[in-house]
Amino acid sequence: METDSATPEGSGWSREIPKAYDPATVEERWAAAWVKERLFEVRTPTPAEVEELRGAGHDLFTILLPPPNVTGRLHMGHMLNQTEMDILTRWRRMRGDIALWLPGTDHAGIATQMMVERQLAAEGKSRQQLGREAFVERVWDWRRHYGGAILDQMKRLGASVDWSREYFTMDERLSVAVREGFVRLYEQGLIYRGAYIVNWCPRCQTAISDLEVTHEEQKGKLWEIRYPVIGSDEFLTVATTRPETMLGDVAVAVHPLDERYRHLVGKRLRLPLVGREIPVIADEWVKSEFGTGAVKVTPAHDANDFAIGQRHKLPAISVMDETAHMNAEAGAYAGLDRYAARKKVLEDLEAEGLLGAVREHVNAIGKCSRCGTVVEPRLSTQWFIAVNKRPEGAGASIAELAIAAVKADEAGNKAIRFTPENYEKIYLEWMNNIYDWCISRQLWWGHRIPAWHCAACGEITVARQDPSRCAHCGSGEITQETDVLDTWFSSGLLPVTVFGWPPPGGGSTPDLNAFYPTSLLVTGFDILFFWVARMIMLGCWFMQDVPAADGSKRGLAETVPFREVYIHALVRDAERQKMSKTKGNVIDPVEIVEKYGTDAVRFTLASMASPGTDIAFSEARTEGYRAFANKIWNAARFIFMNVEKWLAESNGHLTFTSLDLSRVDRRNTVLLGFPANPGARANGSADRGPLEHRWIISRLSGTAAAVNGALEDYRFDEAAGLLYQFFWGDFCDWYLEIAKLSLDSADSARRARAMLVLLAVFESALRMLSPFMPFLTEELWHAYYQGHAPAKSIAVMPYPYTENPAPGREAEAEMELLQSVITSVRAARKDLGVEEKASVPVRVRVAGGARAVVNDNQSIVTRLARVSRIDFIDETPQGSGVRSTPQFDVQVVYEKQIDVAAERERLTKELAKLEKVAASSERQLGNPAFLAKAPPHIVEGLKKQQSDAQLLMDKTRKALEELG
RNA sequence: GGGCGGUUAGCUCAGCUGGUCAGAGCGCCUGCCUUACAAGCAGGAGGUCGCAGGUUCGAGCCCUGCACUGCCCACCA
Repeated sequence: METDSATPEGSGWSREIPKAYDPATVEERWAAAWVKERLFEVRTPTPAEVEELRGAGHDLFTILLPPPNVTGRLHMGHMLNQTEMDILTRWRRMRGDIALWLPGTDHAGIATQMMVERQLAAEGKSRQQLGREAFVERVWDWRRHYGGAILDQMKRLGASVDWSREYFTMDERLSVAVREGFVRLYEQGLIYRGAYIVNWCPRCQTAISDLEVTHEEQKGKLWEIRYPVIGSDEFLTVATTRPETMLGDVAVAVHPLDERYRHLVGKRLRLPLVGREIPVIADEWVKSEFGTGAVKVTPAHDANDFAIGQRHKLPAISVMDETAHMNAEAGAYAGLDRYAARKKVLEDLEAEGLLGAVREHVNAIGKCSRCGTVVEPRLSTQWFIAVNKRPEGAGASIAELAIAAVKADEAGNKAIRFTPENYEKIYLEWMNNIYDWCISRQLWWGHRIPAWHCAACGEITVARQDPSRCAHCGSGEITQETDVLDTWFSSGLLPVTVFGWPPPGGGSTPDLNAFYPTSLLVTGFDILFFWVARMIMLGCWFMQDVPAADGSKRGLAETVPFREVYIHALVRDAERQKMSKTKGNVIDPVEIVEKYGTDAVRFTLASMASPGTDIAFSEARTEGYRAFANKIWNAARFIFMNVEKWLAESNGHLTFTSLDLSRVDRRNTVLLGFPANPGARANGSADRGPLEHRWIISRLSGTAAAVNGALEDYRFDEAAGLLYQFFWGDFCDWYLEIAKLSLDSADSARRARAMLVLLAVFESALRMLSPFMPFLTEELWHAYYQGHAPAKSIAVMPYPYTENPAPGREAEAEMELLQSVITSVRAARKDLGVEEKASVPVRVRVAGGARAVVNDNQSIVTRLARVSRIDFIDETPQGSGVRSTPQFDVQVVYEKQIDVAAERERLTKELAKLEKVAASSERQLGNPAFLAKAPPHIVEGLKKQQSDAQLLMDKTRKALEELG
């Protein structure tokens, strides 16, 4: 491409751009620039400013990034999540909202601790050797060095987040807030400590919540063990899947109505191998039909047994330690691993002849979701949140609030709306059956529980400031609780803590006033309960006491952490397999991005993000969207080339770069700085201008309306499809090709007009595509304005939008007719085997207004279908090379032998299709019930379809006859 | 055990409140290096919408059952 000298001063249209789009350099440059320019940082608006914003029809759009683990590496799920959030945030920002996207990372207690422990292990060390303090310091070191790499990846992917507000869940500020949250709940009597049976991971050596246990069906065995009845020859046979726990048995339970065992209730048994005497008890929980109908009761090692134990006031005997090895209570088995103990117990029972039948048995076994170790139910002292307890004076429990926040009230209003809606049900189902939340973890990395145990009186002191004495007896012999909090406790508080909760000195904070509740949460269903539910519980609970911006008490709808929740799909591999490291099928987004470009990957994810189904990520799709990016790039090249040419010839200049953004009406931003109909003649005549111009502007505004609508509904796939179709299908395939006629024309006014429309539509299309393909559009947008851009970035330009979309229905209908004529001619040429390059005369039979349309736009047909001459005729053309539609017949005149057989086959198929259509419409039209009940427009439509089919069938039959 | 999804062209998926919706991309076939783009252009082939009933004037779309498949929840040892 020629450059420089010939170009008028300051036009800057000379940018030389390569033939193929190369994402790498472009992306890196802009990613860095956006961060450097602090483009997406948001200053907290004052209440007055918020008022003004809303008055102008805009709003705040606040969205919290689900904080990735500090240890995290970006995976496809993140990328999908971030793409969706970025599209929405960029879109809202361009629409004129204050759009704040807040990033941060989660300390992720157990995950991070594991990571560092593994590293230590590689050095032959353990955390125990280091000691708590040194270990925690080591984790901090680790985080300083490697933590947050995932956020750097986000930067590279151009996520439009406010980096100035980045947080880490163990930041000083957030730690204070977490502590405040804990203390308040404790003071309200909603946190308690006690010995209960919890899920224990023997590898992680900590309690984990129910949610952190994954159940897996596994083939196991059901062993029957015979317990001798004391003072009788009888045996009571129990069935168990876990024989080793029998060492901790304290009873055997049967159903009170079970005739088989009624006589044994109250009797005592001799516990084999141990010798302990244990009672036979009756409990309705026992299912007589399962196993032998008698169940051994081991309160310290099974949740059900624990409950039975409580009911019957039985002792609980732990026979294992925290590593799932047998302890001293297990006597001879002490020191054995649980599975070794099982083996030995079975052998010994066998030897004593106490082992009964052994059956195959499938049961669901709980595993630690973190490390896969089989979870051991374990009796231990933990901290819990009483989610169902209603403190004195409070109107509701935490769970009740969290239910009310999602459930529709009598008027049908919901404080939080889920998309897709069915997650509401899943959420409510869970919340309605929720148990107390175990929040203590026996880890070192995390928020240490702010409780101190007194050695003197044994009481607990919970305090905001580290106490020096026991609050109960004044003793100085106090030590802090060693447990830390479940990582979800702190992340559950994020929607309030990131905005400065707790407000110093009561009241509220400017950030809470402006940004709370946030607008939307975008996340996967895998953390629906872990995180989403916890945020709702804690947000609703704590924000009850924070006044609204105007000082009034918050209603439920103002206490929720977000107004909407959009749950997206999971990204799977091309074979729909869940991606996992162990399977080795993880698709690394960074690799894919390097290969195809960020924009192409974003577009792929957006276009595949349809609600309800998981995404089977397909590289083939990405390849297609890389081609799309290249298409846009080359359309730009074409336009730039022509602008340059035009400028050089006309020595003119483009004035639209003087666009004054402060005066732009964001409710009508489809064409920025261009006349509403740039296709019209400048002389003020009534002529609306050439069809193609009117058409493409209509398509543009129609697409803009549809894209905005799709985004309102989180239909990223639809929006992406619309944009793709518009840019490639309408703009490139048709409009650009037609515009070439004008651009090649000697008529400079005609050229100028085409140039104007081309530029206007292209610029709008870039803005419309920008949230989806931020890099490519940014690059081209700057190239477009060449130093005279009205803003620093396309990202702050108005999004194509109009409050009153007025599609040019007429122009679209006319254009569709032309397209149909052109396509028919092309197809007929193919039938005849006309060489690509040859121009051929065509005969067209078309009546009425349609004839005028074709006549007025002859040049378009001749150019796009390579036609040398158009003759209008009044009769249906006979002979070969004919194509017919209900509106017209067209014949390509060309004397070449046609492939009679192929033509006959085509026509026969065509006829069969038509006959099917005709038959079905005839059947319906012949049905009086249909005519009576179907709405008129359906009947009319069918009649037209019927007569069209009839018409074409006649023609096709005739054509077949001619073929002989 | 309970609940929720999915089953539409060879592949990956759209198809919004039942009627102009049987569609897209990739792949495949044919012809073109037409001066924006071969990561392209043009023209095609390809589906009894998982199966069986039902509701309706009319059913991928609603109902029932079944089959296959994926997922979530769950204290039957």
